[in-house]
Amino acid sequence: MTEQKYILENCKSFELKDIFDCGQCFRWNEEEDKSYTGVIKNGVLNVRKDKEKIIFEGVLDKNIKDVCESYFDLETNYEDIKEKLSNIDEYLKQSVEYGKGIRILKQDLWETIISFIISANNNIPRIKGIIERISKKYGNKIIYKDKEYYTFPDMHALGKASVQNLRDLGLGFRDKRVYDTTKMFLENEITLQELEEEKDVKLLREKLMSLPGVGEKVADCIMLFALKKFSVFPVDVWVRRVMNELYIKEEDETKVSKEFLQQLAKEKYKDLAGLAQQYLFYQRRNA
DNA sequence: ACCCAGGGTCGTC
DNA sequence: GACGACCCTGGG
Repeated sequence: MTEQKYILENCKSFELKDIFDCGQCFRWNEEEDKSYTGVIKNGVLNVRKDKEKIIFEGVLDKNIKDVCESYFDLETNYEDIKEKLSNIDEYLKQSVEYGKGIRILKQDLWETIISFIISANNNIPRIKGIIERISKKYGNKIIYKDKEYYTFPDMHALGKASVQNLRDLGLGFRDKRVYDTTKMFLENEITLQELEEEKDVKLLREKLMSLPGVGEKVADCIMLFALKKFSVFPVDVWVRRVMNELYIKEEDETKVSKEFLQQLAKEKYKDLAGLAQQYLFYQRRNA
């Protein structure tokens, strides 16, 4: 664990607030100086902007430049993506403008699976609290600038938690789902590697949905936020709301089926549906 | 005080 | 394929 620094210049489409506050991640918090600090993998990272420079600092067990390039999806040209999406229609153009600094993070697969199982019928402040308590109890402590941080526990560490332990941390009815999913990985009924390597989105989705607590929506979020599958279109209450308001105008939005929304998204947004979803979600939820 | 909704999933009919 | 139950908490 060494303290490292990496400075990125001339990076377009990179706004801290947009990236960390658009609902894709749960472990980043804003500091008083407007920078953000988060725990990723086995380290702590702080990110700040100084004019056009983006400054990454932290303690990591791997090279900070490599970590950032992967985690912040720096190889992807978001200017191109935003251009394409903006040309689809005026609504999306506005959403893209609102969330112009968004990047889809490539987050740790294990942590993303558990985090989104916890997200089911839950709200973001509570989700963050639960993940924080899980990390504090079962993760490893890291000190960075005199503050304590806790890594998200790997499956072996989390496997030490009983259903009751999880209930005590406030997971509610999601306790058994997290417990059973962890058990499936520990017993090698499914492996992270086979999920990472599965190229076929449909098959990947099926494999993810074999996990307790992973339905369609959670599977899509995992694929989008950990496996860079930009074509999937997670349908939650917010996306259903905004899609209905923009294109369908049904009186009762809950009557609009998920299949219909996904078909519509596929027609309109094609292989960039996941990104479109994120811009729409972010604007509708915040504005 | 009371009610409602929240990045849904699951079991049952 | 539709429908209700489900832990818990912040905000109206």
